[in-house]
Amino acid sequence: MFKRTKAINDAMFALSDVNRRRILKMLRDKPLTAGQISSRFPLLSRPSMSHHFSVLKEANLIDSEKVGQNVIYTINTTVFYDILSGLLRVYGEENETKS
Amino acid sequence: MFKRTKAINDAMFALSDVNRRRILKMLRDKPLTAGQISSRFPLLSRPSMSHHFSVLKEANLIDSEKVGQNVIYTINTTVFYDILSGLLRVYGEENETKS
DNA sequence: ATAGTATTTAGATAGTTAGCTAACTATCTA
DNA sequence: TAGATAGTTAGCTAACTATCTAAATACTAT
Repeated sequence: MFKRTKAINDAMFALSDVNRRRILKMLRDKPLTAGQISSRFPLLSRPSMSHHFSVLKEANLIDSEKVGQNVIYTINTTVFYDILSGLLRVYGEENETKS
Repeated sequence: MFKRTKAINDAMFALSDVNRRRILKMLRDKPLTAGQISSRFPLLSRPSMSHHFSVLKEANLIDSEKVGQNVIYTINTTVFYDILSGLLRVYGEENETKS
């Protein structure tokens, strides 16, 4: 399996959950700590949130940095273009080129 | 869960598999029968292919029509725009509006 | 050092997904 | 009608996912 293929698989899968999309949307505006994000999901436990963070991180949709006792998450938009190009490979009119 | 949310979830999930993306890409150019598609996946059984077709159909990414003993699949691009708008809701700079 | 806060890891459970083989339905042809 | 072809459904296993509670880790503050 090509690395790019796995990247697209992982990103698409991560995006197939509405809570993970909500997390990304929050981070779109500014970085937030795990606790700040989790507090906006009162129906989910902290470990479940942590799991979602790890799915997003594995898919390279977010980055993390530990600052003191907090973990600050930031959105990583570089894979966004991989997703778009993956979509265009499927839906676009151009033939795929091995660029 | 909103219907649009489920549509995006389903479409993203369907797109998280490279074989399903390959199917869509084949259908991008012209409709194909289940058998024509399956013959290009020699490593997968016909029932497995049928399963992938049903995932794609449930996600409204393809349509099907039975013609004689064949089932002809066509790509359905209408949900493509839902996917794009879902991505933009996450990544775009605009705030979401309940349109 | 001790206690408290933030977050993740571990382990359990329930549900889902991908793949297989075998069996079935539907259609066509002779 | 009988046989062949196309495709799906049923039933199964193995692997994965989501969620929880409880425990562990890491850091801060007293």
